[in-house]
Amino acid sequence: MNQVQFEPIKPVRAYERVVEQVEMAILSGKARPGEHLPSERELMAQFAVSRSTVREALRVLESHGLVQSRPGDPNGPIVLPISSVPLQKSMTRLASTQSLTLVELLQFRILLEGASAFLAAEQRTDEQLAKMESALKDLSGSADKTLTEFSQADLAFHEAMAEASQNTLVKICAQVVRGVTLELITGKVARSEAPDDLMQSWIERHTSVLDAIRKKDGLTAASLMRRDLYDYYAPYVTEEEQQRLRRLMEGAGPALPVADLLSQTTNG
Amino acid sequence: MNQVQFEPIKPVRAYERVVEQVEMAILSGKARPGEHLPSERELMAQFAVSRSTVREALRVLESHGLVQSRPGDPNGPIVLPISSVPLQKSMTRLASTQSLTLVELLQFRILLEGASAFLAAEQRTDEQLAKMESALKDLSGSADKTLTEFSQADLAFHEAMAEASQNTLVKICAQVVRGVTLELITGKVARSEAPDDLMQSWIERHTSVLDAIRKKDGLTAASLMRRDLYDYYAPYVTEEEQQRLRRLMEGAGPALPVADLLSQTTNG
DNA sequence: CCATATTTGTCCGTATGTATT
DNA sequence: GAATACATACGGACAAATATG
Repeated sequence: MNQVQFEPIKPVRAYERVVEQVEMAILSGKARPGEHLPSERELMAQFAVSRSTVREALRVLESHGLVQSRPGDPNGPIVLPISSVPLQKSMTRLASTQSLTLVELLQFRILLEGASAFLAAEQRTDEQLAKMESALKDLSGSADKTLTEFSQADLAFHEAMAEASQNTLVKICAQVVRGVTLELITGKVARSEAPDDLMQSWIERHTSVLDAIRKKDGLTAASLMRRDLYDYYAPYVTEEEQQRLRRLMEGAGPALPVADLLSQTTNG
Repeated sequence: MNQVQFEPIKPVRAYERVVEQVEMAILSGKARPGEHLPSERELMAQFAVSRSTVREALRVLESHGLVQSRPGDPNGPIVLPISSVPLQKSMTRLASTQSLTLVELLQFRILLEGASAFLAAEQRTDEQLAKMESALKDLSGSADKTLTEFSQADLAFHEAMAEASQNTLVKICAQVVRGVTLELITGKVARSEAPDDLMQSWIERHTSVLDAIRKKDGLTAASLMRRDLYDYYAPYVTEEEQQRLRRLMEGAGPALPVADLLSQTTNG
């Protein structure tokens, strides 16, 4: 019954094996960031392959953010510091195709930013707190400016918070999801309706979130952040979808009353 | 003070523009999965570039999991269904260079799978419940088999749960993080110590999670799932890191007592 | 500052094994 | 089985870019 299972042979191309070896060398630390790989001609000698093969391998490694080569550089391709950019790009690709519902996206964002606020409150350093306060100050200062400028300042605040969460994955994913949310929302709605009140209340809400973070009260910070996001984005989805969002908020942490704010957002 | 900022010019190479256009076509849905791209010769005519350039572009697209080309295929490179594999590889690369700590990964996984359990309990259909029950049955059946087989069956259960959560992002990210944790753990530890008891308790715990999902009790399902993950993985991190994990569990939802289980895991 | 050598980016041609008709 | 079109891999070539003396 338990017969040996064989796997279908798929040809391993030459450039792939070059990629493997170089990637191994980089990830294992044998080739450190800042150092240089041998030139293409030298690589083609070492691997005993043609230059085209070496080049294909280098292009793949470059697209993975591992190396970078400049024309005419006698030093050869430089090894880059490990970055999260390729991860972001992968996720953006997924998000742009996977016919992601706005609700799914908002659910995910509420989840992430709630966790981000919680972790930031619990684990922040004083320096990180200072950065968040500075970002919030900038946000207040740009209340009378363009909506795009305001959005930019808002992003900075959220990023400072994510930074303080001290969790790379939460930080990266939240950043990506913020970007995608912004794209989807600005794509769907012109969003020029009387933003002054909204901006002001947005600032006040973020201020209270920051207060909770200052007091290292993670539960409150998370709840406030989740509620802010919900209130802000709820008008963009149907009432049934709003219910889905509220469910997650309850499940993601202790619920705060949202009914009082609901009335002002649902008739938008 | 606010001076115009310019960005440094970086030369855009020919193959990059080919990648851009093809990627655009795929992500926008103009080229659907299963369909074929023009052959290399035709591409080099359409883009008015050389063969090498086309090939470099195709290798990059292939490494991103977007297309696949076989030698001798007259149909040309095939457009692949969008997959989360490249995302997983990016994350694995990050994790393999210590820029992702195991704690961050576990925090993130506890967050995601907690939300997954909650959403599955709240929004599941009967059909999805059936699949989860089937997966749990398989898990019980493979308790006496290899650890890898057991792990495989466990993955199936988690995936069925994520599927029922009806949130694509949660599903994909959870899947990726599961894969990465598995790699990291199996890479670090031989993990052959008396697994029988652990497997049995693991099955019992998952059974109670599924019970909560059956009753549509999201809060309980989430708490149980988070606790199970914590108890299972806590031995792999230091006590200080365990504290970080516990913090998130409290912040991610109503806490259940974990002290009774802690004693058995910390002395492992 | 200039000249030279080296390297990369890109192109072209060719031989070989493969998949489809 | 044969013919055709294809991808893989190789090698050579030239212009632009870079670093060094």
